[in-house]
Amino acid sequence: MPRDGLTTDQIVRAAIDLLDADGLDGLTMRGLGQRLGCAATAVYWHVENKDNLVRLAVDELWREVRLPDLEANDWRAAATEMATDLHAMVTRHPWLLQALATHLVYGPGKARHDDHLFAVYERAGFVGEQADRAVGAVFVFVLGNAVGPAATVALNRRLRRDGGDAEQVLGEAVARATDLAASYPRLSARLPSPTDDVNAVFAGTFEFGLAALLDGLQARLPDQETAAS
Amino acid sequence: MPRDGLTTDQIVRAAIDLLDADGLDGLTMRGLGQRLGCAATAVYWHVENKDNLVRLAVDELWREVRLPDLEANDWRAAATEMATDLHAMVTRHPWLLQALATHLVYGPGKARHDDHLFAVYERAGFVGEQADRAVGAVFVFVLGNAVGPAATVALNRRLRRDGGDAEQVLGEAVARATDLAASYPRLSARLPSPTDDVNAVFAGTFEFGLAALLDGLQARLPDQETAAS
DNA sequence: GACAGGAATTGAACTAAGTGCAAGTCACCC
DNA sequence: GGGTGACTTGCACTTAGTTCAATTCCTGTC
Repeated sequence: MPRDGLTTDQIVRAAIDLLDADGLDGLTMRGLGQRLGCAATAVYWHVENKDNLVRLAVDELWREVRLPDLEANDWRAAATEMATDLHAMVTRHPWLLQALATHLVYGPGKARHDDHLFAVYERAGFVGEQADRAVGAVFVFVLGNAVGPAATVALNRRLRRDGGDAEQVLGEAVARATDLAASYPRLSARLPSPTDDVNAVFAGTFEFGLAALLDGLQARLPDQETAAS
Repeated sequence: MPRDGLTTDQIVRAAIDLLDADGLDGLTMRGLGQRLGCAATAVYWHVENKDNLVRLAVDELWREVRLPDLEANDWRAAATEMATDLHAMVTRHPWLLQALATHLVYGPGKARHDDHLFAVYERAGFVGEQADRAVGAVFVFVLGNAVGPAATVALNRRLRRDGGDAEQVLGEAVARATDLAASYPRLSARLPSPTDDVNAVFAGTFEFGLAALLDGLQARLPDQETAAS
């Protein structure tokens, strides 16, 4: 049992690793202790409880996200970059979606990110409530895109825990879907073959939707002519 | 203990009530039994396990959603109606977001709904992959909008469970946010007053974002060569 | 160099929750 | 009225968050 060296930072980083692998329920204090080479309860000296640990982990994620240079780009490029970076982050850490849906989290990391978001959209010409709504719309769109990845993580966790062959389980799911889609020709035409990556269905949705959403927002700018360049 | 009358349907309905009140973690088999006036384990005769119960509950929700008449409306009105109805449903049952993020769910209810969605977007002129992406983009946007309501439910659950004054907890959260926003003028200007409804921040975001997104999608219709490229 | 005191860690134990199991209970049919 | 099968129950096992008293380690002080 290595004595010293257990820091809050280490704990948060290990927690993020476990969360990435198995989602919000996959993080257990005992598992965390095992990974850190200490007793599960040792963590409680550094962190109040699991909820707060998750809060810390969430805020750590926000810190990871790059903020684009506001001077160098037009708002559209900056907004796209921020949304894309955020999407990459949430895809890598889909438990963030679960965390935001179950914890009231507002830490310094998110404040920093939010401020930059508002800067981009205000520079575009959005003012007041409209800026709030534009920022909010893009934000929830990005978050919604994490539902698929989160489900994939949850599925993998189930497979790892209950044993069971991934191929077989997925095959059965596809078979069930095929069965369900039988009465709907539009769905039958879209069924993924069992060899496909399940996530392939979602590929491209984000880029396509983001571009469309930003187009629509841009068209709603109070002063369109000056913003177009 | 009333003997007969325990049906799967009753169980699912009671489960939905509990889920609405307290979210995914708020549904416990013991609590469900108590509500139904039977032992917790009685449920297991009708339902394989909690996971499957959630699956049944999810599919029941899909069945609730109305499907607009395709003949009567143009695609834009139909798409708006479907998204709005879906939004209303997810807002009423925010645990659906959690369920979709942790369970692979594809039941008859969702198949029915998806088919209608594709019908609307194909009628608009979207074809193939583009239809998939348009449908997917709107869908994840609607889901993302449920994060706020889900967090609110989780907060209320915490308050109810741990005791504690809602006013006070919210007041502290606002105070913390104010503190965090101190270094960011854009955020300070947007702080909700403690008397505001927290959800008021999100009000309007959905309608605004949906209209913008549909505008953007419409501009991407294959037969529309009007938009600058 | 011994030691006091605080920092950090540990194992045992309590609680809540999902669930398997074997025994019990009821309704209905011969 | 007794058997059969559908349904229900209490008990107990397991996992997980958390508390707590006890223990160990480090550090500064005499």
